[in-house]
Amino acid sequence: MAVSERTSKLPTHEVVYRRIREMVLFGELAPGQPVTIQGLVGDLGAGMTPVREAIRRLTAEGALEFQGNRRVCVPVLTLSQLDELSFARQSIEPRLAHLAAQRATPEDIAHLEAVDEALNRAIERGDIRGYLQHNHRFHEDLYALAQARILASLAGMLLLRVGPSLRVVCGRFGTYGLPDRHRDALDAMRAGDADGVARAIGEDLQQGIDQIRQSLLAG
Amino acid sequence: MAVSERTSKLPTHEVVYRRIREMVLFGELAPGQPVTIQGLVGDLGAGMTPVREAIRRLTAEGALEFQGNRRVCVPVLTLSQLDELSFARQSIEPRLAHLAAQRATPEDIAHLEAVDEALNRAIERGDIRGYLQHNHRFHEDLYALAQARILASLAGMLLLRVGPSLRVVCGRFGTYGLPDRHRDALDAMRAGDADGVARAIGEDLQQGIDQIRQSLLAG
DNA sequence: CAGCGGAATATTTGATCATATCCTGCCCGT
DNA sequence: ACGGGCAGGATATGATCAAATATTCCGCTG
Repeated sequence: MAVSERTSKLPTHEVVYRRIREMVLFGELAPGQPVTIQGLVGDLGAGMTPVREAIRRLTAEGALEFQGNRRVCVPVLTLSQLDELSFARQSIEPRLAHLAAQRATPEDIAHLEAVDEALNRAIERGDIRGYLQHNHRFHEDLYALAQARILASLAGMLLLRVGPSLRVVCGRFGTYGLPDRHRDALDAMRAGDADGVARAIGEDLQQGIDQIRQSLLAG
Repeated sequence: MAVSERTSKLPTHEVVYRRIREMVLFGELAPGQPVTIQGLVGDLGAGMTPVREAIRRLTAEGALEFQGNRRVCVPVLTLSQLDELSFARQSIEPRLAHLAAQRATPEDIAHLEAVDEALNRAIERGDIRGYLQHNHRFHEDLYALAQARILASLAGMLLLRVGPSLRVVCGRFGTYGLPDRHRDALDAMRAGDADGVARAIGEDLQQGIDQIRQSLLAG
């Protein structure tokens, strides 16, 4: 009941936004795939106005891209864009991790460990979607601890831009060799070593970016 | 005629978006001021849908902010948010300046010098709006040279968040003591010293941030 | 009797939809 | 290959519904 209360309270455009965001993040929409308003209206059973607003919002965040002639699609990353994203993420996210480490309570750490365990189980299961979900969740919850809304929103946007490509990588190579410096980050966090947390997160990101780079170079 | 052609070709929501963006950037909308859809519909003479879309977009970019109960206003910066912005800008914009310096042709530099001169004239004139316009133009055009769309869009968003407060500072202290490391940046650019350009831009940003910080502390 | 608090109402504003209009790209005929 | 029509989809409007705030009015208390 609580759920339906929440969904009934959330405006449609917000629900639609989250749904499309997930579609982008978890590969229901692949890079390069065109996105039509009417298609989404049909699939999601919503009116045009909320769908339009959600698309505008996602376009502003870089999750979708105008294709010139008022057509919209999921962006395809180029190598140089991947470099931009690598730089931006390395600039922002370790800082967020550092701030988060300074504020984390033992309960926060325990929660993150639970998420990371679920993530590992998904990897063992070969469950790509589960991996992606828990991975995003881990970073999102970690960054939320930093209490830095602006930086966190930047991180969210960067994630949205990387998401589809990460999904493609997983589809290609499975869940083998995926980045997982989370253990290191959690250990450092328990030890109160904020710099160590930042470093671990930086390495985690780098692994993901490198996987995508290899995938781009190969394909 | 070229202008009206362009405006007639641009979709209404795009026109509205740019207009509101300017209103935010140049202080027609002050921090804290509520923004109503119907008010804008009246002021801009557009329909609700384009206005709605523009507001969503600007909200996603951080230029506007949800006020909880589905109301929207221009965000008021706190000191800690200013720190976040300072960090983010110092991370992103010097890099953009560095990339731009590497690609700039003599014509590009001449163009930037022209913008900077116009900026200086505006300062001497005490023309706040002119100063802001040319300052934004300078940074925008500089970053465009970097050919790094993602980083440039991040810089644009950060600018949108700082804009209103910068405007308030100008209104309070006039155009005296405003940041201007542009000359240093241009000199370094002519000398092919990309690191120097990055440094100058970093100092330029810092001056602006410091002005805002003092303004916040004072009042 | 004046002032206060709170409930009911009025008004303003936001959300959504159905519909009309306009572009764009494609296809076909020449 | 070129140009005009056709179809699909995007844009934009105004009406309608719902929610939140502001206002008013009444009864209560000091």
